Amino acid sequence: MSQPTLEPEGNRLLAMLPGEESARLRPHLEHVNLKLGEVIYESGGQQSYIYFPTTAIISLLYMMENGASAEMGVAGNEGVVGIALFMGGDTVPNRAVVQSAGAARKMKTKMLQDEFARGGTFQRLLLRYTQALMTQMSQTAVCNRLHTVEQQLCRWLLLSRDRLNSDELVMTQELIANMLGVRREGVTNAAGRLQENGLISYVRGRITILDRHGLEATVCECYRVVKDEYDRLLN
Amino acid sequence: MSQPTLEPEGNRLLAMLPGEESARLRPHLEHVNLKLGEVIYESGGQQSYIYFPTTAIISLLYMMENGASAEMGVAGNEGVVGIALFMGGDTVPNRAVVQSAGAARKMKTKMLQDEFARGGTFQRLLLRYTQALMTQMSQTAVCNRLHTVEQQLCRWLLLSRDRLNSDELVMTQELIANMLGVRREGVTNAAGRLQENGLISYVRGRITILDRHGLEATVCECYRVVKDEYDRLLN
DNA sequence: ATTCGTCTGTACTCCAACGCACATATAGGG
DNA sequence: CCCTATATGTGCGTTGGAGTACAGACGAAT
Repeated sequence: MSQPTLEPEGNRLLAMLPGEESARLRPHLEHVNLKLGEVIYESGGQQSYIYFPTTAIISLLYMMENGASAEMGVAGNEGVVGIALFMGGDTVPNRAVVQSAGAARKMKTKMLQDEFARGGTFQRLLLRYTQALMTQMSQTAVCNRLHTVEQQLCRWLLLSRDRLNSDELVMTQELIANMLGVRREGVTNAAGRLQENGLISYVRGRITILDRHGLEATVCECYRVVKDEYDRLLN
Repeated sequence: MSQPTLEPEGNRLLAMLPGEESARLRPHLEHVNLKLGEVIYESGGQQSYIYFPTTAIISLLYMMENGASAEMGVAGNEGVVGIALFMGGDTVPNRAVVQSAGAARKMKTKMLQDEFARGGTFQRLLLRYTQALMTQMSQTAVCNRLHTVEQQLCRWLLLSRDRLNSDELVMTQELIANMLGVRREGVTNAAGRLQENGLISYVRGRITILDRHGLEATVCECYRVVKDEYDRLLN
């Protein structure tokens, strides 16, 4: 387990801020540890903080009326959770859940909005990040429509891997199934095939990525599209 | 066929602008007629205009490498096409296609960006619209994962209906299938059932909505979530 | 070491949607 | 009025995933 980064710069958006803006924001960034499964935002709820993950990973989920769920996007140290707060809507009809325990910085909504309204680099970065997130969401829609559970599992593993410092994910198949909006048995099957092929190994809630290139060869194009767009927009 | 609105105010975003901003933008809005099937933006391509539909409807599609396609969102007179131009990314990995022929206003990218940077009502409206569109995209992802073709067809018909002045849609089952990312036969079956139940009628590329309430009773919750979010954010 | 809770594996049936093949129906031009 | 292109209807077999049920496997705590 790598040591959690305690500096705001553990978040790549914050790290890209120029000196002046960074100096202004830094005193308002509070450190927070997020536990696996913790719900940061509830659908439609009031949000008093925006979160900049450093080592944590946050899933954006939609909860169906019948209790089923599906992930629409994921955010790690490359991004921010609470987009609605600067987009002007205050809330979104999503739930934000900690998918991988770790640290984040949080900032009061008011401070965020004031700084956003200044229209500087901070605003520019947040908007570019939002566009990247939109690509992820829309590609999730495409992937849900057209690809197999196995391909989607690969996409999910790679997206998670890119947001961690480690090849080891703490995550049961049951939880992955909830994220992907499929049956747990479907994940068991797909994961079993990936393990047979030597791409991953797992035991009781602990998945290890053994062959990243192999995963990239198995995944659908959706992963690449999203990754390229993040690389393009967030530099 | 209703007469196309020729004033910029045929677009609801433009209509919400206060006098000063409206007066500044109005001279830079050019009228344009869009034909069915016309491609406004190509994936990753340069975009010299942003479009404000008045009577046209535009689909945002992702094109797979193998030629399959799926719709990730739709925009009509409530919105704008070309979000990337003010979000800072310049392009998106999507194609924008005219789903229903009609009119739009277009504005040069430079003018758009200058006005956006002023940070007034225009910026506020565009950002709120973007958030609504994100809800549509993410709900499309959920719907693709969890709901039947028939439910999705209802959602698609209602979203289209809400962006038209008419209960009659000019649209073949083949094209709807491309939008939804399903087989043409699947649309034939679903549409056949809806027709049996008296909700719609159609002949050769001409669909008439007979019972809007019936459609709303058949559709999944996704439609309502999206519609409520648009209503909430764009007033 | 035993126990118990949790996680994973497997074996069914069922069904929606797919892929393919082809039949039928309609509009519009010659 | 007929012909042809286009749009829609239908009937297969196949399949991926859903739903259900239960068996095994692991790990932490007593």
